[in-house]
Amino acid sequence: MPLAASYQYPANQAIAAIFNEIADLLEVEEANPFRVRAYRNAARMVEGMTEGVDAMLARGADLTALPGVGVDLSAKMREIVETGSCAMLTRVRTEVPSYVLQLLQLPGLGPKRARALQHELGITSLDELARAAAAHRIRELHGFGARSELRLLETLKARLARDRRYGLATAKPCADALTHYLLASGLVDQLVVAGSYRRGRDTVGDLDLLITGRKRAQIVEHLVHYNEVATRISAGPTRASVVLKNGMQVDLRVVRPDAFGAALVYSTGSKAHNIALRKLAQTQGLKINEYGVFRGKERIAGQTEASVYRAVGLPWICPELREDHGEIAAAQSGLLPSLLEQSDIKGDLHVHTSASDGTASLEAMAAQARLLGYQYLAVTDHSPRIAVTHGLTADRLAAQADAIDRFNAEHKGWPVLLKGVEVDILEDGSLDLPDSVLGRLDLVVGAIHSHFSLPVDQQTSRILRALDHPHFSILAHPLGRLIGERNACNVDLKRVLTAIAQRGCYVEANAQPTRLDLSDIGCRLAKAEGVLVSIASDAHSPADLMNLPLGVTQARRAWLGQADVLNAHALDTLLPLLKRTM
DNA sequence: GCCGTTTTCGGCCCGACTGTTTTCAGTCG
Repeated sequence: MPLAASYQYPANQAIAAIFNEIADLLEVEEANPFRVRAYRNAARMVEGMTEGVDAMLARGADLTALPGVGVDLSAKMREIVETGSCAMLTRVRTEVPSYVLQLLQLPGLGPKRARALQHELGITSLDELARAAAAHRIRELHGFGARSELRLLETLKARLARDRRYGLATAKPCADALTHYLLASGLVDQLVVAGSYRRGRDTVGDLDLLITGRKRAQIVEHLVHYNEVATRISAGPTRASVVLKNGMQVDLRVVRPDAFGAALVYSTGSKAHNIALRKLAQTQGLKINEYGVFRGKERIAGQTEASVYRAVGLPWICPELREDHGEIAAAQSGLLPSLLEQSDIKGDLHVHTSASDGTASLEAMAAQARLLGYQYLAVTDHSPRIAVTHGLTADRLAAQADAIDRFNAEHKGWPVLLKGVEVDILEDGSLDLPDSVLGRLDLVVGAIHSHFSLPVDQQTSRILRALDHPHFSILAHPLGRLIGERNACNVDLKRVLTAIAQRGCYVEANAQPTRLDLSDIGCRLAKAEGVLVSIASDAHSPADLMNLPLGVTQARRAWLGQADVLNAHALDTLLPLLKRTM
């Protein structure tokens, strides 16, 4: 299941999907490539927006003000919002059969060759393609040969999909193991996992490795022989692509040390950021590629990333910001944000103990928080409704609160334990514990754990009603998504955040690797609405507390600074913030 | 299809690898 970045804006998702399909179809028709690109650019831009296009239209906004959107595309966007479809798409669909799009999904098949297969051999399905390949009919086509035919067969057999993305929980162990393998070869001087992994995106499509080392061909060879490699896609003297046994693609590039910075900019992306950077260079009579910055034939920068940015008059831009979301303009005018650092985090406001579904005692969790240098740790075990978590009844919660008071009294100099709960928001928006019980706590974290597929109006009012409870503090994992498993629930996040701001409440950026909820886009919206974000590990064990930096990364991608984050506050300023204003 | 302190027309980021080809088109990142 591909995860669109716009998961919380169904209208934007629909527009992006339609624009991307139109682009695919136009490409098969051999339309002007720049026209194709216009559709793809607009699709990508729409996915990264922090507002639904439907909401923009409702407030009368001018869509042509959006970058890459002119009169034509704005009209199509409006059409898609109003009708759910687009006449242009319907038209090109009749001109290009749907199975050609299926062919396009196969690695190695682009518009030209997909079209040839359809036209010359009358291929109308992947099954027919497999049969034609087995009968050696493909190799007879102009532009194809025995090798292309064999590769198509292998691809079909492996059912390789091209647009899969993986959560960081999958990608990180994979990247760590591969890094270890390559470093152990002794051939590698420098190694960076670049790409969306380095930019800290919540999901990554592949791993982009950038390496320096003297024996370049040997390094490529070493990767190809990694025992987790399932398929070799390509391998030249300086770069290679392979697919691992778990399906993840790895692209490796080996460069000379004096070009490392330029190559790192290139490999880190994003593509949109690189294009914007290269356009800026052009206006200054310069050219940027992965080998450096050039004025004519003269190379004027490239050893470090900073030298590349400096050559076009910019300060270094940190990877999390490189999404062409205004960072280049900000850098030009000296307005790059001062981003949140992990060291700004003063505590964690969402953790579990063995009293509910955690694995460790209060003491063990506190000890780990102490090692991390935290000032405070909020204990937020589950409420009774979710039976599998052994949630706390009112009586057990009161007993835990007493235990926390005793712990704090006996552990001076340790992180202060805050009395909290993760209370279930029931289907009708009421809470799973009475207000009288919640009133004794330092904070109340509320979350939905069931009925994820309510219609958007119902889901939104459910959460708004929960926020009306007088002791509600923080809305945890607001969208309920599990990366690769469960889509975000359909909720009007902007309305929810507006309500949160009015009530003096907060929203959580849950740092569990499978959740990352809110992720970057949601955090940007929270900042725009003036809502402080609680970056929380939702730890169920001491080790889980160390997941919090994943949330910090999402916050940085959203341009958040120390002032935007609830748990970047010291204990003495945090406590007053947790008192509801209304 | 978008865009504009050269421009409302004529540009649009840049290069590696593959396979089939005798000099390069197609695909990909």
